[in-house]
Amino acid sequence: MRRLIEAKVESTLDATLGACRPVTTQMISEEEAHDVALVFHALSDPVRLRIFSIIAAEGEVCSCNLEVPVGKSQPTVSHHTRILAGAGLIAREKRGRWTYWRVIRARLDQVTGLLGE
Amino acid sequence: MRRLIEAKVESTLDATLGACRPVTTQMISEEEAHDVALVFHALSDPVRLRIFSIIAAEGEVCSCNLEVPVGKSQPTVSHHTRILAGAGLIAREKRGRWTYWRVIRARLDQVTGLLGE
DNA sequence: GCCTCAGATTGATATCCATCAATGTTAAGG
DNA sequence: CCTTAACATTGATGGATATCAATCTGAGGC
Repeated sequence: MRRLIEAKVESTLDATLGACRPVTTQMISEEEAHDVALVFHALSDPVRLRIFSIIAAEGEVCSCNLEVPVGKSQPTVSHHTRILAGAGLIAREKRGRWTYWRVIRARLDQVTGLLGE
Repeated sequence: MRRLIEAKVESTLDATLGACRPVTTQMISEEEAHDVALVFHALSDPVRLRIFSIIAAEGEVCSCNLEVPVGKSQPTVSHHTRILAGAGLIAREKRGRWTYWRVIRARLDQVTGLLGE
């Protein structure tokens, strides 16, 4: 996947008199934009950010231990973990009656790699 | 600002029998979560991602050169640049009748610093 | 089999958001 | 001033979303 932030190499040298020069750089494709937007959208909600930060910090957390810290109902927490998982940011593992979550580091690295280095 | 992703140092050693241990790590604050969510929300739309990638790649772009590449109307482009600017990701500079945009690298670095290293 | 509990799903609701037509604003050129 | 051109703002609208009560599902324990 291309870098999202990438300095342009060849600077167009037309004089730029009385008008601004048009864009010449190839931009991110629409499919790529959709995939990346999926990840950012998953992280664009304060509650999901807090859930994600807990999972990342703890290494492994079960859903039952998320409701209290974030102060949301069980269906709401389930809704948010579902979105985070759909974006490929966390992975579910069922053990007995409990559902454990952990972050998928590779997906995170993919996004940070897109933004900068 | 604290790191969003931070491995826990002290692993709680209670036996975890028949139940999952509760969360012990301090999570990201609500105000912090709101600020970070603001940035991610700005990047959570495919159109905004494309606009942002163009600005980042060109170094400097005026609004009039954004409508065609992203295929949206002038008010829509204005709406999106406003949101990106509100998140602190791009900065406006007016020269004559034109509005030029450039990315604010510091804000971007702040986000990447939060995610990984 | 039955009860209990963790969590997923559904339905309803209030809010937010992306989009664009229409209009307002501001700066340059005459 | 008057016109034109570049943006911003407003209003309207269709679609997405965050939230939770209620309900369904599935795994243990008895």
